[in-house]
Amino acid sequence: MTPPKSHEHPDVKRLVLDAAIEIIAVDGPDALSMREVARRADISHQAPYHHFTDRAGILAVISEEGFRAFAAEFRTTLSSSSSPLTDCLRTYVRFAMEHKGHFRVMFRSDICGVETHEPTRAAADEAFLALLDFAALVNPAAAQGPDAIALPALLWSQAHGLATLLIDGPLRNKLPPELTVDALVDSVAALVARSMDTSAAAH
Amino acid sequence: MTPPKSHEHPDVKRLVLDAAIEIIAVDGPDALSMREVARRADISHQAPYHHFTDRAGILAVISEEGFRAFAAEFRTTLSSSSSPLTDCLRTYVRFAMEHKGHFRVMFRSDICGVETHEPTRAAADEAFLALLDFAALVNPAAAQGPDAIALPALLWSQAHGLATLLIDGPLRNKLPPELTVDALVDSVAALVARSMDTSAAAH
DNA sequence: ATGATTCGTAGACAATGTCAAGTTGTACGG
DNA sequence: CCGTACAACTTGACATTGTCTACGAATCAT
Repeated sequence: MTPPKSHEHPDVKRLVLDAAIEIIAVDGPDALSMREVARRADISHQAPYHHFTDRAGILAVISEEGFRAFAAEFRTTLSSSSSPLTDCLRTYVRFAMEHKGHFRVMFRSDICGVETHEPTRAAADEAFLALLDFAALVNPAAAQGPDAIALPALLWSQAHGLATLLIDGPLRNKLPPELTVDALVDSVAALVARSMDTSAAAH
Repeated sequence: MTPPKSHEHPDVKRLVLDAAIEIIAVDGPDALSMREVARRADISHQAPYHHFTDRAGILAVISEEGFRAFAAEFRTTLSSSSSPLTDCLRTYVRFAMEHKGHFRVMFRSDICGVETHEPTRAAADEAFLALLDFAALVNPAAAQGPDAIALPALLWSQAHGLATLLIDGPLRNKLPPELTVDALVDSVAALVARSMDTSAAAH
């Protein structure tokens, strides 16, 4: 699938994507420039238009790619962990930090084309389903009670808030230097875990 | 302070800011254009430069303004509510939705100038202090234990994640139509409240 | 009155997104 | 083997953007 031609191919599409992802990871999505991307990929300023419809098209594909990778990583953790709550929180935050270029685009429906670009929407839904499974695993009782939506929303926003505040928000500077990100995530996870125990008992 | 001249003043600075805020609220920060702002304020394309250093300067001031307004609203809720957890979560999310133009800039240190623009940093710190007070009020015991940082981080990221996922993320579309945002926030707050009770009891 | 300062305008420039038109090379049907 | 078709890519052009410089007009201190 990757090289449709038998001929040796430099895979320009991949080069363009990688250049774009790095620009976004370093300077944010606003700094993404078609021409700069083309320059880094060492192609003409119009070559990217042969692989993507326009600037938004690149962002849509990055978003799609991000959601797929995220869903995969998340499911792996989900199915192999003995303490899913902590590990999934960690996975979420770590994914955000290690794939900053993807993450900074994925959850910005104003630019990522999740409304318009069908594959992106599909990938986002895939990730959402993984999240629902996560919630069901963490607290099977609440998952089908009146909190059927509130619980995933809680877990999701907890993880997401932590990730965004650490990446682009002011949280990182507020942390005492001896406290690692993982340690913070673990502490938060521990606090959340208690609420799950209680609400499980309540049902 | 507002009109330093005795002469009748159209207050161009304010016009520019409001135009910018609306653009951001509708189309996101990427869509902010100096010239479009000037056009809407019905001034020349260079007039904004007399009130702001450059494009980033406008964003920095919007961010500052947002943090100040946020801190004020948050403190009001904090000091007048009988159930701070629910009400503060609500305030956070409602602020984000009602001041989308500000909120979309405030927590993006890559563009909001919180590192470089001193007043913005000060305003952000002000908001952070309000948040610490909130955490201390919600759970006085944990606030000085080993969770001194984890607890505010949890509350903050919970509120922040909810707000961002609702505003720019895919959460809003996932909600069943009969579930209002306030109802969701209340459910989440209720779940969080239990964890606070437990951890308070544990100490 | 005069000079300085503030607020505003107009013009120019490089850089950007994107459209339109070429150019090259590979694939394939006859 | 030739020609046609098509894909990948380049080049050129155009409107629009951010921002620099230079200029006009009003306000103020002296």
